[in-house]
Amino acid sequence: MATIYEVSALAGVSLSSVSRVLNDHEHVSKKTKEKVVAAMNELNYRPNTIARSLASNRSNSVGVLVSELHGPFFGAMLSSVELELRKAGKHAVITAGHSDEESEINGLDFLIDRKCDALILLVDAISDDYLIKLSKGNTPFVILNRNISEISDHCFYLDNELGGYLAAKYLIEQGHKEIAYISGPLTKQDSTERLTGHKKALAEANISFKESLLYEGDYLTKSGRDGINYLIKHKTTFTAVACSNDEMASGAMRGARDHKWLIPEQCSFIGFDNAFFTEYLYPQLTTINFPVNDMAKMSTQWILKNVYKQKELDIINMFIPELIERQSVKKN
Amino acid sequence: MATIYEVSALAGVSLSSVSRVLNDHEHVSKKTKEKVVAAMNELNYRPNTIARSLASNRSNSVGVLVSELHGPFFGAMLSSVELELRKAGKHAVITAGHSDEESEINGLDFLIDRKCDALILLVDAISDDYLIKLSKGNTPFVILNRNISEISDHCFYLDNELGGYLAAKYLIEQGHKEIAYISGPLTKQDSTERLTGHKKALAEANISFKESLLYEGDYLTKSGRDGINYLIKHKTTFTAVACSNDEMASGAMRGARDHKWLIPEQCSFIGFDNAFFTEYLYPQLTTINFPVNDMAKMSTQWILKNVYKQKELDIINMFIPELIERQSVKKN
DNA sequence: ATTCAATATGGAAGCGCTTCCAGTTTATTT
DNA sequence: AAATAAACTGGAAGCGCTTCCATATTGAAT
Repeated sequence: MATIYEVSALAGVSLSSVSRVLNDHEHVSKKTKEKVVAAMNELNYRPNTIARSLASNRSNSVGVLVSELHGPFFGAMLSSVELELRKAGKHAVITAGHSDEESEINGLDFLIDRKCDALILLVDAISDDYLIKLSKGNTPFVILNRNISEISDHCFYLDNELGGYLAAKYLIEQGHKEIAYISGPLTKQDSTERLTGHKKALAEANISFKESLLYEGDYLTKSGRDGINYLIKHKTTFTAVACSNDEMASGAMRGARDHKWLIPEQCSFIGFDNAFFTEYLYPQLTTINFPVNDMAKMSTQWILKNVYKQKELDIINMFIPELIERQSVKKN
Repeated sequence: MATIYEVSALAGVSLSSVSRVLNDHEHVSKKTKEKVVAAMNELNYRPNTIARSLASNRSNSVGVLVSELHGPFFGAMLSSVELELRKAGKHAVITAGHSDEESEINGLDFLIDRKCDALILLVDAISDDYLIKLSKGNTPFVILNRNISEISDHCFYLDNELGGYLAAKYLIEQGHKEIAYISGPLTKQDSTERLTGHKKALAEANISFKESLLYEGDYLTKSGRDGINYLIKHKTTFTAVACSNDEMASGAMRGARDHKWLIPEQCSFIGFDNAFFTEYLYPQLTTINFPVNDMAKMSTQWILKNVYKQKELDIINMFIPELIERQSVKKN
């Protein structure tokens, strides 16, 4: 593997000059540049990224840390973020945290140690305090799907409360009064916010919120099914169930069907996120849209602006959910 | 940020000694080791991974290149690979190739330039020749879901033909004779192999394969729906449809339902992969299991054995698909 | 022609670590 | 106690690049 040294020898110029053309510096004469480029081609030269990082303390790459690598929401977000970075000519270095504080911090250190120019974090186990402290460090970062007020300009998030509100309001407008709710883990910010929105809509319609109609799931498909079974076992009655994400809604529908319920005739369902598969469920799932791509795009714009000083762009931190009306809710 | 130099000064030993304890070398006295560790703790020392890579030409990380970051199959594989590596104390550096040859090669170079100790490749745009040439280079790698005979010991793949065969055979056993087939892109190895297996089962049962009942999809959900529409538009008749993956099966069911067909009463469906969501479709999808986790585990074992010389393990390159019987196929 | 600034180039130090070699100390054997 | 091997330690070069500083060259302005 040829080095910058061999290139300089072949081109008959100094190391510094080669380095300059490599980095697109100003103040390099056309002639030297041509000589160097020719030499590079002849030697099939490829710069050693590691050496560059060590000497310059930069890497031209952005670290992405996600709590999970799979699942419709994380998958879509990951994919979208990577695509946006790629468009901007930056490489994404992706790693996973598994929603475990130690692993997440470990992943964070890994990316920082690798001298990523910036980080994109989609994590939930690392504490607010830790992130606030991190913001005083040298590696700039943004946080997705989470709002920490002390550093909210680094955060990109959905108006979850509005989303929860919209879902419940729609069910109420369709004539439902007894509405069960399957939430995500109530230790997580987005879960509690969505539930708050739900309650707000009920209150506005003078419907009292019943604890007995609440089941705390974990955002995974299975817990939707568990939720339905729990509600049925406890002999609660309801005509609709709102779920804190689409996967649980899908699980809940499966659970309802195990009990021979007709959907939506006997029970309506509404999800959250508008994951790609919701359109392919039967019946097609009515849900709340989470503008994943917009958020991904905005977060990379923040980085291009603040880290790479590329463009002067307006940054929006909060995104607005919207109702997607399909066929899983019937008029009551 | 403290360096090895400061540690050596504080501990009163040489740079080399510090490096030795850092790398768990033999021949370091207990006393020196203790002094060094104490100094490291006091200074809150964190090794600079970049510098280590430059000096040693290693990185203690494994590069993972996938064509897509999302989707049930890629997501599951990615997640599983990462988990196995993590268990083995290796870090995964993940990047995406977007099924485009230039991007994939670009991603490959990125990982090689970053001195990954080994690579795990789940790509389909890079040519066999390129990979064969790559196998003569310095970075060891394995290839998932693809078999290149010249380097088949680096390859981990499913017996796709058997899978296709199993699916068709099951449909035939259930009394189906007119079976439509929605394939993946026929430029891809797995697609054609699955189709070959399908044809083989038909032939064994003396059922002739009709070109008119074949639709070439692209493995995405939408193309399953398109396939059904195409088949209906061309006035073909069939009582079952076999799909080359679960997403297309899900799309096909949706398409059938758009035409008010009852599933499985009027038409049976079978998928491929046994993606997590198939259990939550309605009706639950009968499909062929792809042992994603086993493959992921085996590929990291190959790396632990061949690159990190950790264990002496048996390596299996070909995996066996199995029928998962659920409710989307009825007796005819 | 002379001056001065702008532009272009080379030299050399240094980024933080690994690793080879040589030298020193300790333990083991006779 | 001497001889030998084994265990341990330090010095120094070097991984491939960037970047600061100093010097050389060019061109424009007087």
